[in-house]
Parts: sequence; structure tokens; C-alpha cells
Amino acid sequence: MENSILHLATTGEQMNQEKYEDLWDRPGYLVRRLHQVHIGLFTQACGELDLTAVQFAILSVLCTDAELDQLSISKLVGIDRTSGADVIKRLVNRGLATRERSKQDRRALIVRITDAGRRTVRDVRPLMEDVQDKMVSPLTDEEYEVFMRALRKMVEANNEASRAPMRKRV
Amino acid sequence: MENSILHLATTGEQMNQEKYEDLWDRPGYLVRRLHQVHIGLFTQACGELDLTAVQFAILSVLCTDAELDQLSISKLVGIDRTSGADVIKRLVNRGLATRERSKQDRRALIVRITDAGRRTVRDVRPLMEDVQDKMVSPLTDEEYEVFMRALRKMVEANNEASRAPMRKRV
DNA sequence: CATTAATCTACAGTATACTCCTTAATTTGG
DNA sequence: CCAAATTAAGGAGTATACTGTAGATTAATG
Repeated sequence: MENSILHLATTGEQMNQEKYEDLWDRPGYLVRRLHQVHIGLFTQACGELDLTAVQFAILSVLCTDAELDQLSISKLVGIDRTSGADVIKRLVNRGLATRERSKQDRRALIVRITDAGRRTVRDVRPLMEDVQDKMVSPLTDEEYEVFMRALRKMVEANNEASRAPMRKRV
Repeated sequence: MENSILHLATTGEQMNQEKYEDLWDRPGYLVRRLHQVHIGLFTQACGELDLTAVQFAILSVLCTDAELDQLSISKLVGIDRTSGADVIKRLVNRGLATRERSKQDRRALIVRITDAGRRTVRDVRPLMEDVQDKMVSPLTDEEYEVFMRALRKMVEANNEASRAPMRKRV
């Protein structure tokens, strides 16, 4: 009987009781911290140009796909429509993008990148790559591969959870 | 000569040129997405109790360590002091914590968890564990281990970058 | 063809997470 | 012991990322 208890203690059943006890054992907590690390690194790298990671992501998709409305852009970079509209508004204010009503669909606002926007992307791109390299520099090649695969799997599997979280009103 | 070019093409030197071309190949982008996934899952799970992940993290550390000032709490959960003060203010407003001046150091505000706060932690804890389980559910056990190790390594190595990012004023 | 449904944007509001600047209290060095 | 540096907090301001609601336009359906 004592043996069965000992057996349970070695099977991980008991470990699960305190699986997420420490903050550093909670994947969600570590993801938030790493997200902040990335923002910090990106901001340090682009301090002169004063471009955020999300602003750069939007300018990136505008570089390849021209003729995009605000909602499509928000979906492509994985942010909420209102957040996207906010960011785009700032990009337009800074002359990095333009916005005009679509002729096909007068509800939609077509966003286009300007020459200044393209120059900014060209300047920021190597800095962004340095940021990625620095962030993952503690990892071995194998850890990097597993880490990226794991990220993609989790984001894809829980994609519907990242939008419309249905918060209760206070 | 042609062989040397072919050789280069197989060594990954060329691959690096477009290493971060796609958004889904950028670790920083995926980390942001997964962070949003976690927030979404947490908010769905705690919709009734209306507690955010950061609020829960702060209540968690208050459960174990009593007698903490705002700055120590912010450092423990890894957020900026002003963000921490904001969150704590809301917790106090909702009766989940109390705040009073320290007698030893009259600059510091000592934060304590209330009975209602402890009840909330007790109620939310299993929900939080479900959220963690659901988020990492697409991973194999081995992938989970590597993923968590990779997260810890990156957060520790770049810890100083997560605060004081020195943004240029607009 | 008219009514309904779906779509795109805008606006107001909240939470997190920072910035910089200031004030107050404590510690430290000469 | 007193001036200087440090530390804790607060206030104002910004960016991201949501909520919900509303208005305008387009698409779909009886």
C-alpha cells in the first residue's frame, strides 16, 4: 500500500498538483515576459526611427500587398480592427501611409504605403532582423526549431481565442 | 566554380537572406500573437470573475508574500512600476487588496491581499491551470519541455531589455 | 424591388505597459 | 550634521489591444 503511494508520487500525478505553482512554470506568464522583452529590444533598436513592432508589421504587409483595406491589414498582422485603425491613423499622420475611400466599396478605406514608408521599412528591416537574432541568441539551433514550431502550433490551434475574447463589462 | 555557388546555397547562408521574410518566421511576431492568445483564453475562462492575467499574477504573489510594497510587487511579476501601481489601484478599488503607508519607510505603500482577494485566487487558480493546459495542448511532452526551457533562457538573457526601453518622444 | 443581413469604419471607454517630470522620504558621503 | 544621491510614488501623456455601439454601404433574400 505504501508502495502504491510511492508509485503515484513518481508518475507525475502529484507533480501536476503544483505544476503551475511558480510564475516561472506558467507558459502564459513567460510568454508575456518574452513579449515585453521583444518590445524592449525593438524599441531600443528603432529608437531613432521611433517605429513600433506593430507599425513595422503593418508597413511590411503594405510593402508586398498594395491595395489593402484596414480590416484586411488588421487580419494579416493579427490585431483587432480598432487597434489596426489606430495604428494606421498614426502612420498616416506621420506620412508613412495614405488612406482613401475605395471606389468599389465606399465603406472601405484603402491604405497605401508612401515612399517615406518604404524608406522606413528598408531602414528598419536589418534592425528588426538583429532584434530577432538577439532575442533567440540563447537558443541552440535545435531549440530554435522546436521553439518556432511550438509557437506556430499554439497560435494556429488557438487562433480563434486571440480575437473577440468576450470580456465582461465592469 | 559552379559547385561553390551550389554549396553556398545549401549552407543556409542564402537562407538567412530571407530568414525573417514572412511574419510567421519572425519569433517576435509569433510571441506577440501567442501573448494575445493567452490573454484571450484567460479572459474567456475568467469572464465571470472579470480578472485579468496580470491582476491574478499580482494577487498570486500577494498570497504567498505578505507585506510587499508596490515596487517589489512590480518587480516580482515583471511589469513597470507605474503599470503595477495602476493594476494595484484597480484591485484596491474592487476590494481585493488594501494599501497603506509603511511605518518603516513612509515613501512606500504596503499592499495586502484581502479575504475577498484570497477567495478570488482560490476560484481562479483552477481556471488559470486550464488555460495553461489548453494553450500548450498542441505540444508533445518533449516540445513542451523544450519550449519552456527556451522561454526561460530568453527571458533571463534579455531581462534588462524588458524594462526602460528608452522610447524617443514624438 | 424592398427588406434584411453582413460588412467596414468610427467613436467612446477600459486595461496594460510604458515614457518623462516632479515630489517626498531615506541613505550616504564628506 | 548637512548636502547629494538614491528610492518610492504620483501625474500627465502615449501606444497597443481590446469592448460595445452606432452609422453607412453593400450583399443577399423573399
